[in-house]
Amino acid sequence: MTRAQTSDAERRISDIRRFNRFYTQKIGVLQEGLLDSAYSLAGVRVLYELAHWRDEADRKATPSPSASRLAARLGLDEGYLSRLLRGFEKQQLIVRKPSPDDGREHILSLTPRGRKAFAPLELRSRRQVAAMLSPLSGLERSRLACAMTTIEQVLRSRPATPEATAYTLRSLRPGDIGWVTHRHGVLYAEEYGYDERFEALVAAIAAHFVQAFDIERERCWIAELGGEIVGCVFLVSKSATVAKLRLLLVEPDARGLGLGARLVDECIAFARQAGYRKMVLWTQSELLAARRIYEQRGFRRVAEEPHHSFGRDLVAETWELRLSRKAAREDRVQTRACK
Amino acid sequence: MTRAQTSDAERRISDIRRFNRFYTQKIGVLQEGLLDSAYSLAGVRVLYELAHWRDEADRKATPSPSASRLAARLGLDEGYLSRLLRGFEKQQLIVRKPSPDDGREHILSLTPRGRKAFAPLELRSRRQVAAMLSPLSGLERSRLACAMTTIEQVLRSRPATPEATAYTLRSLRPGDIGWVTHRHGVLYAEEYGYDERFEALVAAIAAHFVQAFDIERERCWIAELGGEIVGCVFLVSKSATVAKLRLLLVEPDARGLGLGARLVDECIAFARQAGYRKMVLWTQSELLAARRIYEQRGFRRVAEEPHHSFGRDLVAETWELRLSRKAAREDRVQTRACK
DNA sequence: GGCATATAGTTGACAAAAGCAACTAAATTG
DNA sequence: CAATTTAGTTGCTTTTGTCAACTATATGCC
Repeated sequence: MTRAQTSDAERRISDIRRFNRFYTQKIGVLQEGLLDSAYSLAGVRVLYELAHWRDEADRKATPSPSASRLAARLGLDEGYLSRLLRGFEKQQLIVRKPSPDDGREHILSLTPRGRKAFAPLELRSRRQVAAMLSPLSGLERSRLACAMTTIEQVLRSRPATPEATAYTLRSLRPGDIGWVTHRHGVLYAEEYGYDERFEALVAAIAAHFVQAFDIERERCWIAELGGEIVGCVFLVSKSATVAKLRLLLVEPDARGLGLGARLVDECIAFARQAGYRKMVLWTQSELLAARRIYEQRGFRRVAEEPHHSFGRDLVAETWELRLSRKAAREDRVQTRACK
Repeated sequence: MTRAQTSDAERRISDIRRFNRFYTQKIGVLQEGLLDSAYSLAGVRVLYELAHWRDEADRKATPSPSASRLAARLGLDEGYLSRLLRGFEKQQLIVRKPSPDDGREHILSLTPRGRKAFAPLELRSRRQVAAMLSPLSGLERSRLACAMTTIEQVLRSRPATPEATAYTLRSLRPGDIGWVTHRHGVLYAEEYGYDERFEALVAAIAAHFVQAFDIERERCWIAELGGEIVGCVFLVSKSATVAKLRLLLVEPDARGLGLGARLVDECIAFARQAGYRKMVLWTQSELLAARRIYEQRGFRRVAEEPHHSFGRDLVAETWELRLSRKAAREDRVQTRACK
């Protein structure tokens, strides 16, 4: 396990380095086009930064452009930059005015003349990107744009740790039924070799949930993390006193955060509040991770039955949890003891 | 329309340029770490290329490393590179041996000593990437890796035009039912404001397709383009003589390729071959693009009925197509005339 | 075969870019 | 208010990159 993870991480690092190498070249080609302008590459980058200083994700947090901030952002030597800026100032492409807050600092901005001088470069750069896009189909373009946005999002959010593990739960939206079905289909096929009949069963269950929805006594939770769905669970009414937990799923990438347990806990809490006296669920013996969660919550296995479904020989299990006041107290104690 | 498209393309170009700027900085930071080695950045890049020359997607197509190929790939001046290489040769980090095919060319390779000298740099670079990844969650890492792969795939496939518009049709696989449901749910919500009850209906239809599948008389087609699903259609048996077309969908990014028409044509051909005498379908009046396809194939609208479903006021339409021999010939003529 | 032209690679001269360290002036810390 | 930090400048140096001229082999074409 540890070994597999290591080599997995290693492979991922290699992939990223390969991408960096690839994209370095790509950027190099795109920048070549700017090379026969009157300005050096560093000069163009400086003008670019000044022209686009505020095009960031968090405009407000971005302070005004000063020489040192520019140097830091572009990774340029301050001395070198100082000279570049003086050159631009002489050509009247930029102005430096003393910062009101800090006497050492000078705020940089393009003059109208600077803007005008930069415009053709800007145009050329846009043309180059357009040329790069031109052989691509609409689908490829949108895949590209989407992938770039993802990378930027992921790498920009520096203090990722807090929200990286902070999932949110929400109720159903259009697209979710399909997502739940799709991911069940894909993951159970990959991990356990179930065929498409399993996915069809999931689709039927999910469809029925919406079509026969009882808002007072039924509910589903969709877990999101970083804007993506990473888990779900459904609670449906089986009879006046019995609730059924269905379609519990946690994405592999989001496992280990206690999300599965949290989803089951939500179900139990809702079932209690809705007045059910018992909760049941149907699962397969080989789904060990899920089973552990059910055990910890006080579910008991009350039946098991071999069957052949979804192209596999399986052992189905029925688990149940009593929700009476007394049992509730017991459960809570047990839950605490486990944690 | 044209205007909207233009500004849309413009926005996409801006996004890509912003990403380039962002990633240039990112790469710059990663490369800084290599700077205090005994070699210049260009030198490190040369060693890197030689060490990883064959790590490409298409190993076989990649010719052996020569000075000019290296220069082209790294965007270095040949003269400059020549000197760098001579330096490395003096340090016995690389060897040059005459190419057997071309007397002008020399094939470059790292010596064991060169490999050894490069190893710590390699390690440092890997560490840096690992550090970049470390604050990320598992989900974020896999999103990142996936996005990078996408970008590389899309931008590497230079001769994109042939296969970019060459979709392939295939039959059902695990995950497809969910995809079909998901995309119906999302697209109809976005484009027509249908709520999740529509998606549930789709899920039920798709589930039923699998669960009551008649291999002789029913079928579905999943269209893929560039490794992604971009459309689907289902043909099911309504009675011994009547087939029903269901769940026709084409992704927005893949529209305009005639995919919708192709999918419907596949259905018609299969229905004929399976011996149906009539084909019917149920649609909504506002789905104009689909309607056009049905009309062109000779479908006739035989009924319409206002109803309130999926949170909208709609007009349902029933269309049908006779599949008798005679009609078949007529259809074919009509189809040709339309194209 | 043989001439014209293209390509792989090298070299020298030169210019531009980048880095370093010492410096001034304003701000911040304690 | 002295000590330290930070923003920015300047002189000097090294490194990096460019250009054009050059050799040697290869290729295309009559």
